[in-house]
Amino acid sequence: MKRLTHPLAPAGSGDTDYSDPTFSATLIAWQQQHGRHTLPWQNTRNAYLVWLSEIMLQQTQVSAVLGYYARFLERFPTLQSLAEAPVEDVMAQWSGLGYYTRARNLHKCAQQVVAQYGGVFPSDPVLLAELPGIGRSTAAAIAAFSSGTRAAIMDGNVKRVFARVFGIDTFPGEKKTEAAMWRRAEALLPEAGIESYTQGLMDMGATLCTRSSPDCGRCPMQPRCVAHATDRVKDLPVRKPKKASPEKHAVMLAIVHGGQVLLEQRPPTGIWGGLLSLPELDGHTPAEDDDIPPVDDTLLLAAVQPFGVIDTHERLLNVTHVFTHYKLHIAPLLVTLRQRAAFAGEGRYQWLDAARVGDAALPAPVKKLLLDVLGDAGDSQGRLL
DNA sequence: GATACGTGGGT
DNA sequence: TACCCAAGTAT
Repeated sequence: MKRLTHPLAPAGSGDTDYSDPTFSATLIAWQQQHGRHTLPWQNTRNAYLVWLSEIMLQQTQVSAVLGYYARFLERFPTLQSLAEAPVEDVMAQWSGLGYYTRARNLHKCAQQVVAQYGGVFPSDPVLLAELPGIGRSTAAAIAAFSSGTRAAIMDGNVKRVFARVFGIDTFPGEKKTEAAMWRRAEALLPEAGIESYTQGLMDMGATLCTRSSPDCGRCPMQPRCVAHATDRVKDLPVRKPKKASPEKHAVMLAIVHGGQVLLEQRPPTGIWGGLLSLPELDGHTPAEDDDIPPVDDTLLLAAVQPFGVIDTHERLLNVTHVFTHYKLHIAPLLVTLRQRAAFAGEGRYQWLDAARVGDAALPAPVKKLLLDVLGDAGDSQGRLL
């Protein structure tokens, strides 16, 4: 029987010796020859640039980040400029990227680094992980790339690569499995070359060991890959157990007047937290199916009354937005006012110029909806402008 | 441990 | 089409 624990490993804890210097050596050599070296956030040890990229890349693919990263740095070139900016500006730059808590935490984190560390990110991953929006894995990535600190990351790439190379056939989201993966990740860290190693894990996962149709023929780990040897590449990592996702409905009011549209700031927590959006008509219970019934005139009148006197109102085509965890059916209602109520734009409501919709801190489907409606109306008939 | 949190792309 | 999921973190 093969010995599973190292003779010198601490007894009683069930520790398994996962160390294997050939793993990191293989990976580093591959990364240096075949990995990515020209991404916008590479070839720098500027912690601000590294940190920003790591936050944007959380649960987000490189291709989706590239444009945002460039625009964000144009607007906030330094940590100080970000820390001093109004959070609204940060949200506007983030609009469309998703997971908006990241943007709020990004702003908070910038201010905290300025206040606590004089504007210099710590190099210790433990300290980094105490900052808002930075967890254990992101802390390790920032530390590795910005200061060469030896620390282990654990992202989707690592989980996929590990699951296949080591034939881990339990769900990585499971506590026990994930803990074992962390132990493995720590044990496999190289003595030197942490940057190439860390980047190599990400590059392998993103360019070779992809979810579907991985390129095993070019993989440096193929000779040691358990999944490949046992023909289970397609089955690993074990899929997340799926559960039914609910469907929700919302009637959104696009109230327009004088070339402007009325927006409401959403609460800081919950879906689209802190973003601007269209006011919603509540008390409007949808039917069992996806149908959203005709809007009750009394309800509409009461909702719009604080903002002015209705000229026309018109139901627009429904929009369905699919989230990871539920489906949202949006019934947009275009309301034009013939007279706007005296309204200073205080509180959570504000009027926004139609021309500025594209740059506002709006959820992606709401921005698209508004651009479609205002654009069409403005261009062809000008009735909203 | 389970759940909430976006969006876009792949199959 | 419907489903999966990608450089995770916070609660």
